[in-house]
Amino acid sequence: MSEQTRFNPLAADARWQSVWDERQTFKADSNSAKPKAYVLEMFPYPSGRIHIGHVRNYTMGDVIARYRRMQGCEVLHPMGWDAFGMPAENAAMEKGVHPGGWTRDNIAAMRKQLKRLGFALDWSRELATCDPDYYGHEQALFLDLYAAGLVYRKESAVNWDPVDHTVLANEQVIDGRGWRSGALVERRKLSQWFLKITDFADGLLDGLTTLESWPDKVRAMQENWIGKSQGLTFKFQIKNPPLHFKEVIPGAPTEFPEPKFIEVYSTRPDTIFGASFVALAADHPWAMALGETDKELQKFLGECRRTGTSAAELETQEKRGLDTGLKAIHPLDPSWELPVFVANFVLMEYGTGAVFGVPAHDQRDLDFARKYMLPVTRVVALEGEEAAPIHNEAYTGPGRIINSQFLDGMSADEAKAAVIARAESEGWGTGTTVWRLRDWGVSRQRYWGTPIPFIHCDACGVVPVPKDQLPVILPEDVSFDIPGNPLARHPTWKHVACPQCGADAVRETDTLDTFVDSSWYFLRFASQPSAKPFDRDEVAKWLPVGQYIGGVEHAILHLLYARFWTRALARIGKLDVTEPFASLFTQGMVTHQSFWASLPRPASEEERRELGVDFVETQTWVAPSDVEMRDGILTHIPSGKRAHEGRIEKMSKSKKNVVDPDEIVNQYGADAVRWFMLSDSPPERDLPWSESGIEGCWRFVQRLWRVFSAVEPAEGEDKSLDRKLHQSIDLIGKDIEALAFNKAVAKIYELTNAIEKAAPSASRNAATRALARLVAPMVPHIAEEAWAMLEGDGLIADASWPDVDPALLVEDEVTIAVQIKGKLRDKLTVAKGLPNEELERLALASDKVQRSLDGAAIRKVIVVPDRLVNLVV
RNA sequence: GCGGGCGUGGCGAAACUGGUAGACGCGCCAGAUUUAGGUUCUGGUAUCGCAAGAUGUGGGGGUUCAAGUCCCUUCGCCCGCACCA
Repeated sequence: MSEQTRFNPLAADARWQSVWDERQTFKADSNSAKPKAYVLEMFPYPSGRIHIGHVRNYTMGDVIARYRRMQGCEVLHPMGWDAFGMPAENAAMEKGVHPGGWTRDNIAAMRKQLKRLGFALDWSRELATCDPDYYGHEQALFLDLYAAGLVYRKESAVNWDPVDHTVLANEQVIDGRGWRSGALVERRKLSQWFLKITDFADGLLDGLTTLESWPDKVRAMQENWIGKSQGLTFKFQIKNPPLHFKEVIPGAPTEFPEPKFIEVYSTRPDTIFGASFVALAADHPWAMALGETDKELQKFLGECRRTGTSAAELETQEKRGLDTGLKAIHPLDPSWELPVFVANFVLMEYGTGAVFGVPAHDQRDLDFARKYMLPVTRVVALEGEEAAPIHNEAYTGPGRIINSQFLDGMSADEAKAAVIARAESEGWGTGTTVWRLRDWGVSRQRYWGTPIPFIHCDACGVVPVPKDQLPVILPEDVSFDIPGNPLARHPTWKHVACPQCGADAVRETDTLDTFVDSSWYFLRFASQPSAKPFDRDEVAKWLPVGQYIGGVEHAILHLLYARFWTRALARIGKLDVTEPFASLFTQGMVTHQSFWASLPRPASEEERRELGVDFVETQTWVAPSDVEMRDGILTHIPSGKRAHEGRIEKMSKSKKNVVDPDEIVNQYGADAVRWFMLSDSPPERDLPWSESGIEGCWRFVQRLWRVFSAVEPAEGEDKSLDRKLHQSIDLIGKDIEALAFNKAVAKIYELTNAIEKAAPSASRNAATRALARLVAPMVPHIAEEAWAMLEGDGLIADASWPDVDPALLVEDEVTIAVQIKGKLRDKLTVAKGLPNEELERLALASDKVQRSLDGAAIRKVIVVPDRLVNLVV
């Protein structure tokens, strides 16, 4: 191949990227009269380098964005940075750099990487959440929500690391110790800021049903997270209440519940006559109060608190309890007394922190009852099974109520309603809806986040920062040499005058959870006035986002919080939409084969002493690029040792199976990399990276170039190629709409094959020009290059998607299958639209058919026009 | 345990409302061309069989003229959640 017929991606990529840049080709115009399309991928955290997963994510979004442009839409396809967060502070502590400088350097590096991939992004709207221009508006929105009563402060228990002087997220507590300091984590009560997401629980749940273009999985996950359940909350009167709770817990009366009743919640009030005990959580106020005077109970409570809550532990943990000696009176039968236990399987965080146990119909209750010899009474049964004993499995199925006085004979639903009605009329309980969803605690005792715009005044209490004093800017002069929140110990920053009384006051030193930053960025992308967070009317032009793409790891938190903010802002009149993302797509990971080898490492002191060796062989992950086949043996090149295949899994540094986007772009060009990201695997599934795969993509890009270069003046029509072209245009468009990029890619291969095989003709030249436009969303650089060479008008980025001629979608010949009793015997190519009788006649005329029939009588003939003839013998 | 998904060649995968299983790509095999090469081109590539043909979509059963697709049953894998009352 001569140099001239070679496509040089490195030169072409840079050339077209700068043309797009200079002409601001992808700048979105809010005032355009064209139909609008908002295409968004989840913005990245600026960790330092673009990951291959980002490349896949943004390539998919880019295909959609470019395709929508070609269809004549005004496209908003922006990019920004989710720039606040812990890694920046960790870098500050480890490397002594400032979080802001570190973050901004990372943004610059990653922006450069993204630009090399040629994404059709409107960089004029770029934003970073760590910019006061962004977080200042966030503070204003937070104050608006506060004014609307959707923000409040509450004492709340947190994980406190006493060495690092900071609050830890649950994920950062490992075996009860801080992940960084290793110190035993304490439970501390701190006054924290909360957002009233529970106010929106119903809307967030109902709204899911309108999100038809969201994956079922994500909708199901959100539904579970919101966790709506309906049941009965009611009070058990306690026959023998402890006499002097007030004395037991000093100062208790204000928050202590009524000292004669224990409140429980149940979703199965229909089984109330099957109750055989009441159980309290270890953190229940009654349990704690009783523990003050009861040594044995206190010991038990301590044990409960110490056991972990991880899935594995819970699974294996035995149901245990301790009888408090209290007696609860059954609300429907005053003569019936139930023992009150403290039990390790009851959670204080859910419902009322107390339950009644119905062993016959709940597995946990049954396990518990067997252990403590409590009665097991069946109250639900299928017809004929009323007397069937309960052994070691609780019955949770359907049936009629039995052994339950006035409920007998009712269905479960009828009985539930009857019990709730009775409780409400007699005043001992109410029908209640309970949510798993909690209000969202947004306080973080961190520096690198949005300052919460409030001031604490001794006289006036908690006072919002007046809006004209926003943004509350993070001070730059902070140090990380000692643990804790630098804002809290900054010499001057937090000292301000109270906006109300002018007295000395202090700023709130907590910052907002970074999930707040990502809960409204899509609004700011759509509209960026300087005086306010966004303009309602301009946002209305773009929202909801037409296609949102990101990782499934955000299925709950980010997507739920963004939905909540949208609803909250709509409620206070700032927005017209209630659901921010009309269509959601969650893409799979990029995986790669991992390899390991047994390599020597220096022995530890102990090993040296005990084993007397200087080196120890250990299984070590090695880079795939360091592994090759030598004489049929997988070999680790640097050591010459035998290498072994590990799993194909998510790329990670520790497994040494990462590929760096920059390197592969250098080697193969942006188009080949983009093509790889779209080929083969369906986008929702994992995509295995492979060297031969990317090489194949590189070869295809070169092959495209040869096809484009082969255009020379030619005459004549090629009907079958015309047809192939128009069918391809139609199908490729549909595949892109459905995000079935792997299928679109396959169809482009087919069309390319057809063009290559065809003889020169006007049709072939037309198909080649159309091919350039069909591949333009996926491999835009070579498409521009081809467009220029083929003398297309302007940029291909501005060209329109080829029109489909419906007349050419129809074949005039079809291949029909001839079956005998459903088994394929022959294929016939015939004119389209032949009548059934003619097809039947042709089928019977086939030699192969006659041979197979071997004289057998035909009982029935089934003809599917233009498809098949099935002869039934 | 609950929820979501998946099981098709050596590999990634296609297959619209049941209607020709394996499109397309990777890999592999053979041939041609060229250069020292990973280049390019042509043909082949589910399994068994020389062939005619038979078999084949995790296993078993069913509905149907016809099943990867629908129903029942069973096995395996992946992801998420979870003592949620």
